[in-house]
Amino acid sequence: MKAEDNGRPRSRRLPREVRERQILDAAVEVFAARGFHNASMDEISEVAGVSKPMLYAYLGAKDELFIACVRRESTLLIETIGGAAESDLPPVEQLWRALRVFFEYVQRNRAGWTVLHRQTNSQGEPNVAELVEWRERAMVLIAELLARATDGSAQPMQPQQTEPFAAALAGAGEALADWWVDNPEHTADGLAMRLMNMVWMGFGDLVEGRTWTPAE
Amino acid sequence: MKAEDNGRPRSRRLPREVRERQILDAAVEVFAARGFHNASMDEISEVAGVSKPMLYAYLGAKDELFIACVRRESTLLIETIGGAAESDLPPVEQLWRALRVFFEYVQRNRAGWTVLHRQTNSQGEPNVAELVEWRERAMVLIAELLARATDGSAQPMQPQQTEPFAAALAGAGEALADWWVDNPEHTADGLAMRLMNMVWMGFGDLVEGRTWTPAE
Amino acid sequence: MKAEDNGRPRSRRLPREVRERQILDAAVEVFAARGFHNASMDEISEVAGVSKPMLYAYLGAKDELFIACVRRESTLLIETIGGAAESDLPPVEQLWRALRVFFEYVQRNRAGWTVLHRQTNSQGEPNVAELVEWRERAMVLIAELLARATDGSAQPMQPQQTEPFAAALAGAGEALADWWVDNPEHTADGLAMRLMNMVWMGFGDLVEGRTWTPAE
Amino acid sequence: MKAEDNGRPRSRRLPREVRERQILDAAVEVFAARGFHNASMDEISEVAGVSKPMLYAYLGAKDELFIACVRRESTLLIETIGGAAESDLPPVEQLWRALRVFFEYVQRNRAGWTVLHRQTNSQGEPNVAELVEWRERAMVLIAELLARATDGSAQPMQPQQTEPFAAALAGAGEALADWWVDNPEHTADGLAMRLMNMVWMGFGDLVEGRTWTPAE
DNA sequence: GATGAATGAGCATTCATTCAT
DNA sequence: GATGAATGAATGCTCATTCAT
Repeated sequence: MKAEDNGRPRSRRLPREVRERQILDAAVEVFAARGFHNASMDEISEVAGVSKPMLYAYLGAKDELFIACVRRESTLLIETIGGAAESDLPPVEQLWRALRVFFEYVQRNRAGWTVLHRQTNSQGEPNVAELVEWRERAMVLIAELLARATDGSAQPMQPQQTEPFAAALAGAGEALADWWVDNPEHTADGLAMRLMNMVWMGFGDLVEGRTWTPAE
Repeated sequence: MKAEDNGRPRSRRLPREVRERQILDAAVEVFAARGFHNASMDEISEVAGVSKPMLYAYLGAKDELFIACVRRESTLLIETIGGAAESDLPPVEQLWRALRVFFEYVQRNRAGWTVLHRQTNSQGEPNVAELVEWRERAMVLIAELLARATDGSAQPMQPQQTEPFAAALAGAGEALADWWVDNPEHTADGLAMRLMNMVWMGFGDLVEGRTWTPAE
Repeated sequence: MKAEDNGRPRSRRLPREVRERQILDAAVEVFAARGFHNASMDEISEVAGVSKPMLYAYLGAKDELFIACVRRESTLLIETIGGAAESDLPPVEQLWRALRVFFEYVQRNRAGWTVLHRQTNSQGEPNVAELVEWRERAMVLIAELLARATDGSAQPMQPQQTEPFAAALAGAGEALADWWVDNPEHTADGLAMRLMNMVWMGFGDLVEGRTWTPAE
Repeated sequence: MKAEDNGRPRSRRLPREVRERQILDAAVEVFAARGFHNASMDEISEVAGVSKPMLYAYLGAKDELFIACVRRESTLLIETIGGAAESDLPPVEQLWRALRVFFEYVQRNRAGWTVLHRQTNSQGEPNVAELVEWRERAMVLIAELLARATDGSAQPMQPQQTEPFAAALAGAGEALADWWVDNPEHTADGLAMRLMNMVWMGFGDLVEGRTWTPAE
């Protein structure tokens, strides 16, 4: 209970902004480690070095706190990726950069990513409307990217048609990010490259008319 | 409380076996809808048309009940897929069949799949050791399948090298299954085919030496 | 669950009397081992080799079953002691015989005694009115015995005056019976004798006017 | 739910120490009145004028709360008696003082004594290791006291030999304390004196060689 | 601004007890 | 006569949340 129990000095009377950050950091950490339900406000406040009433004063109820976490992390991720994939580059290049910074982001911010990722496939956690929304927007962007990449090919596609590919791509990316945890010897670049090679090339084949069909 | 509140007649005095099934069905349904923590034993018993003590008598505590659900569903899935992919077929064919029955399974048993899928990426739920184990074994199988498919190609690979691809493939499949919920107009076959075309073809390119590399 | 799990054959269709005895034996055993509250009807029925509905049919609810146990054991004890201490013997002799058969009874029927003894000092267990009553009657008898023993002494006493001595004597007896459990090398006779020597002699001194008084 | 429902003002925001005492007092009262199993945490919290979570926060689960009660009461009793029987007094005197303060303690703290006493002969309640230990130590002390008292007599004894007498003496004391409840007209001094007269004198006779033996 | 102290409300679990066969 | 199957009702415990200082 003494000041420095968790390495963070429990200094008093900090400006609101800083306190809020401290709390969010702690919350992300705990939510990532325990999951939404098993994370207790007690533990969060302890890790944050702040009393519970402060938690509530600054970031509201548990749901709201969780949403704030998700929001912060998703914003960060969006901006990171958005910054990398400038829209005047060719589609391939955009995709490549997006994947690369995605893996870099995950590497740099494992806890944040865990919270984001888990929130995505979970009925039990509070619904972060924006996140769902954003996720869909991201899908649409990827789908459009893929669609635009088919322009001038033998088999041009509408974004609507590329949607399932976008979903699959995103899923593959997330799965790789998960797999990475247990195989840390790989680099962000290496993983992004593998993904490009598998998905992008396959997709390219498809639009060029080289398709696979079952034997019968 | 009337007999048919949930469409299932609340018949009394059934043999143990039947009751157990009823309960598991209800539990899977509720766990899928609410997630482990938000599912209350009360609701499960209500949906099952059985009093709580029966729940405990037949399937034990909440954790155990959940594990029983996961175990039943995973066994079902494993057997379904295992039955489809006979090992004397060529790798491609095996993969194709596995994917197809996977999507069919998901379609037929959405709730069960939800429970399985969520359990996979979740810290908060009870750990089903076997499931983790099984998931790993499945990965290995896929990785081996992919490796075997590279035999005689320009770029033969060891299972160890195909592992990330296996992970990506599985992730893509799961993501597609999820995406399907909101886009039910697609068929199991259609999704399996898309996945094959994207992943398999890309992987084929790779082993044939047609790779993608960044511009710089 | 097979027939002979506890050494008692689970024979069917026994005369009521026998069944009842079986059940009481089991109940006493379990109540003694676990105490009233921790004894579960399930365990009793199992030990008795009888299904629960039979338990209820024969001996009623848990309270009633417990009371039946206490009643049987107390009756047995009373008769045993009563038979030993014929009232035409001199008081000393009566007391001596009573104590001796008491210890013998305890030795022969440890479980029954445990149930009786515990019931005596316990708020939580169902009140067996008769037992309380009987206990009081026993006290009165002892008190009268002691009183009668003072006839013709220097300090004759009324039963009312000897009551506390009776209580103390009974308590000493029970405590010795308890202590016996951990010191089984002693014999019933030995313990009875010790008690006589301590209590009877002291009491004798008292009525003869040889009293102890504090120094100040 | 108004403030004074049980005569104790439900004052809010007391220092931890005070609340803990309040709770222990209530718990002892309820445990004494109902026995361990029939005492519900609800009732204890109500009597204590505190919500259940406080119970748990301050004193832990039901077992632990019970143990805390036993521990507090036994410590008090031990200290009380220990303080009275200074070891440089002659054995008789020590015994006399111990008995006297014992009865005084029981009179002053009936509920506490009930809890202690019941815990002693009960299978169902949580085992308070220390208490068992202490009880044994107390026995040993009494046995030694008795043994020391035989020094220089016709029949000197080893503590081991006086043990059963110690057990009997303790039992007699406890029984008298119980009997007192229904016969409150007696005083602590009176009871202690009676006990001394009965037990001490009888014991004295014994060591002097004046023994009782059965007729036959 | 900051917190120790406090609680309402919900949930898992377990019995004693009784039908329906 | 005998029982497997079933439940109402209680109880221990915990957690998000908020006063009073």
